Amino acid sequence: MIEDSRKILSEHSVSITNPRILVLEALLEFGNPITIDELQSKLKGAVAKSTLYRVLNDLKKIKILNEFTSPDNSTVVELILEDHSHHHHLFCSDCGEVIDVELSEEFETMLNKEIENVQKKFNFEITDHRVEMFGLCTEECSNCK
Amino acid sequence: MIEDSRKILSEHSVSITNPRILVLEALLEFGNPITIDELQSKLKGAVAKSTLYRVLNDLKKIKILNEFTSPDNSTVVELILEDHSHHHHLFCSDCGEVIDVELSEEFETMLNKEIENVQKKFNFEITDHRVEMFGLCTEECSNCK
DNA sequence: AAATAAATGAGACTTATTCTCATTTACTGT
DNA sequence: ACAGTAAATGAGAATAAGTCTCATTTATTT
Repeated sequence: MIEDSRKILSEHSVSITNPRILVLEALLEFGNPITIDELQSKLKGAVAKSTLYRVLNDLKKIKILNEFTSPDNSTVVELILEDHSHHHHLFCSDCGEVIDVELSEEFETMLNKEIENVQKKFNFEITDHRVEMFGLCTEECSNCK
Repeated sequence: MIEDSRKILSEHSVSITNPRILVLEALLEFGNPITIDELQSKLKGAVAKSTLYRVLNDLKKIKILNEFTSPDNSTVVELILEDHSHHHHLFCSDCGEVIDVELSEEFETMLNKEIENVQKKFNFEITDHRVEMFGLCTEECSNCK
């Protein structure tokens, strides 16, 4: 995992430092979208708060980190790995879990057509989009038991 | 507009107070999603900051206000009126404008099917969803000129 | 291994949102 | 219309997420 982290950093010509490795490792290990709070507690104080935010900004700058706000207003962060294809998010309003969801090809194709239309209609250049779903996890969610 | 505001409040059995009327009027008049900053400046100090937030929370509680976070992390708020049908949002990353967008029936039908599948797959009860698009407005946006 | 630029830690600072509490306002029954 | 009561408000203090400062440490280049 350390080697993965080093590799990621050097591939993006970002200097390899301890805090960056620790943050990347934590993100890689968790493997799912994670709130900054959770990330902080996984790091157990090993990285200063200011540094954590700086590292996250660095990762955003090199486009390997996605950041969004969950319905309960906490900031959620997620690594974008090469093998991690286009996907969307499902939020549990109860436990706060965020799950990656892939939707069907046909759906994505249709969504792209819709986006085309919106671009024309509003004279916009649309660069990105996001589908979010909210609800309650039932039996299977480990957090809500 | 005052009468609309009073009506909205009484229909939801919420007591009719000046700050609530002022906030509703501002939202009705603007007619589009608006940041809290903009809303505050429209109110020109007529409503105390703490009261503004309380009123917004009241409106959320009675489900006539939608709140979300724009890509530049400002909080955006929008009235949900009866005649205001299901729609999504288009954000300009340059000027911060938020535009309501309706997508085609076929798309929504297909999205609902996808949601059905996600519900089954993850054993979730999905209660809501949202499609967000990000980009840059070109000629037509009044804010970006 | 030295020189230099970049990154870090610690804590101050900023700013959005919530909270507290004394005062005011809206609603109820008479 | 009026008094009584509960709810809402204003003003500013408190909280908390995120940024900034600056002196020190670390990574990288030579």
